[in-house]
Amino acid sequence: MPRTVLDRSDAVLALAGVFRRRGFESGSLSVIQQETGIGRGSLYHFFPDGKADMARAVLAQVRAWFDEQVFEPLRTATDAAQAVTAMSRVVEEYFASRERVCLFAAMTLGEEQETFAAEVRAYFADWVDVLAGTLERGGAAKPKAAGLAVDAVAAIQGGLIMTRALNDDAVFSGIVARANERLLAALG
Amino acid sequence: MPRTVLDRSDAVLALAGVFRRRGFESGSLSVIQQETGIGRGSLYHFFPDGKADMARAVLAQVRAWFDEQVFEPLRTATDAAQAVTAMSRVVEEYFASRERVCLFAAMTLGEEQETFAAEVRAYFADWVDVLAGTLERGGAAKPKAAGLAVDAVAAIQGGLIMTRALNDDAVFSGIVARANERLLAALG
DNA sequence: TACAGAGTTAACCGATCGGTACACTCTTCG
DNA sequence: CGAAGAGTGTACCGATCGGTTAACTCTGTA
Repeated sequence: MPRTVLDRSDAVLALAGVFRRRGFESGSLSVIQQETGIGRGSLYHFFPDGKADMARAVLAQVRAWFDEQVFEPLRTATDAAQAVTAMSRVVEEYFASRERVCLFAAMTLGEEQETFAAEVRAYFADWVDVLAGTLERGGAAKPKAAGLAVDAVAAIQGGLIMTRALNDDAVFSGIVARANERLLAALG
Repeated sequence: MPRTVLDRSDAVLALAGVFRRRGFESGSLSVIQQETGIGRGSLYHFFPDGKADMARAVLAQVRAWFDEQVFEPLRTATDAAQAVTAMSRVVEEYFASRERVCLFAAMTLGEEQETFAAEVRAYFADWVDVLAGTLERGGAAKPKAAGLAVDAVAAIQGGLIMTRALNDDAVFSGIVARANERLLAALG
């Protein structure tokens, strides 16, 4: 039997898929092993502290992706309208190819809530802050920017719920498109 | 030891609390027994088909509450603006007193997703439909009403996620208030 | 007073849970 | 070559899972 050598990041990607499909609690070691082909030995080699370690690594990977693909472009944008629209496009593509599930949002439910409360709070707070900053630089009325940013992120998260509930990808697209319009309108 | 006689609806209420706090999967029979004081025997007396039966009953109870307190008032409203604002107030109170968790939204995640897909879809589709109908009767532009309604329900659901993530009740209040404003604006 | 049935208790079941132990196969590098 | 160590497979652990059973205590009714 050939030994398939993988590294930690391969495992993180595979774990993310399982957690998105089955949830963190019900993604048991057995189904992880079965769906990813990664044995218990490898799992505990990469994640010595077990499931909590796996969840932490997956969350960190998602966070890094958003830092790079969403937050940093917003931070460094010179054209706010273009940056906001780019965010909408990137976010829509991201969730469309990832089971329409936000792992950070999933972590606000259930027992593990407290375990990752700090990471979850930071993810959403940073997203809101960086978006509000872009809006302000784009000319949005200062006191309005924060509310607009919270509403936009909430629209995205609520959109994921609605699109899963109604099992219709177009629902998410519509919600994101209209949220984007509201942001652009505030940029005058 | 005195026998504490309860009926099914007492059990449903207690179960709803557990599922909101711990999630459906991790709300094990042992913790249900511990947190509600209802023994296994009673549980299986009221819900012969086990946990799935319990979840079904809890979902039905929530659905009935929304039918009565949210959907029906919207359906029979003569003043659309007042009805929409009443919905915002009632929904905000409901979730504030229920751990800021929507059980139907929680059911769009994890394994049990498919088990309750029909109920979940009906809940959200009916909410959107009845709200869109109220907006139309209130004078909202016909093609816009559906989008406005979807956006409002998504804002509420996303608001719950954000308020849990940021652990700040004011976040939910703000999101609901601004969503309400957008609906009122569409009624001209 | 007797008895049917709702509600309850606690011991118990096999299955599965997250986690551990350890032998094993490779690759790397002296 | 040969040791070190990264990566892997598998048997196994105690704990807990959802669910079952059967004996029990009440309440309502006639």
